[in-house]
Amino acid sequence: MPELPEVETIRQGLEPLIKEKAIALVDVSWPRIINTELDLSDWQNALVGQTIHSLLRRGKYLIFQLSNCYLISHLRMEGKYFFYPASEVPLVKEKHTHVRFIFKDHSELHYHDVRKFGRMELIGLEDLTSYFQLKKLGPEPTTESFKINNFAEKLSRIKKSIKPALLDQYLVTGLGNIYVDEVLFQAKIHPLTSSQQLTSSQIKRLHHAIIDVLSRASEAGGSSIRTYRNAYGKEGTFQQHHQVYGKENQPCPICGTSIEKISVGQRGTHFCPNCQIFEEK
DNA sequence: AATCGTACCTGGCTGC
DNA sequence: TGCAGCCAGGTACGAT
Repeated sequence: MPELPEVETIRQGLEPLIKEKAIALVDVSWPRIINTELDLSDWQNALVGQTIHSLLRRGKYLIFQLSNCYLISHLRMEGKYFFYPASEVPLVKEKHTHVRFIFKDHSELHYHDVRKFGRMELIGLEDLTSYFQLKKLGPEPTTESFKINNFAEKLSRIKKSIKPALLDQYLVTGLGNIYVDEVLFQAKIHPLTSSQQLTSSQIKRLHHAIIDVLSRASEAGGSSIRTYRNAYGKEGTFQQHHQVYGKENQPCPICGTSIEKISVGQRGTHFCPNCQIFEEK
């Protein structure tokens, strides 16, 4: 479900709720969520007694920094975390809660995932950098990490069109189906433009739009469409600023042309056929 | 080696 | 109303 702005909003909301909590018990009711070579019971027991020291993020991955290891959690399409103080723990577990972390103070953190696509795994404290290298995760979408020269060089070697290229997390991390459409609209680039054919002016606009859209969306607490809510059950507000995503057959906010929805690599893709054009290189 | 299609799941909505 | 078919903030993996 979430892209970088939603994951960052979850991180910020959740960290103060679970910081320095000691894990007393872990219960997994859908084993496929857990990536491990161990028996499930050994995996659960490995967490018992550890304390959560911080909650970090890299791309769309949440990283629980524990006493002896990291717990890496990816929410994929529908994953959510719900924190319950000791007095508010539900008597009956919700249908789609698949992992429960029970703390020594009797508060609980529940992982909820309707589609069961999310995954979590444990890695050693020394292995964080190599873990993300192995995943071929690109830079964070910030001016400090995301360099236009490196971006342009990688683009010149990619044969697919720009939308699927940006959905890969290799060029830059954090974009998903909503924000790719919003970014391409802001940069005035057609989603089917060949990555190799982008002009230097388009690359410059694209680079700027990626940083701009993702940072503004993070500030707004992410986008709430369908089911996303932050750690307190509140909605983000960035959906109010969507220009094209979910706006098919509505007028383009710039030129009034009807927004089109097409399929690109099996993903719904929204764009303005007048503003987002192919440029000659 | 890169790129594409498909698998993983459930539920909500649309249209017959 | 019932139900088939399509769609949904993502990634991994096997086949070309």
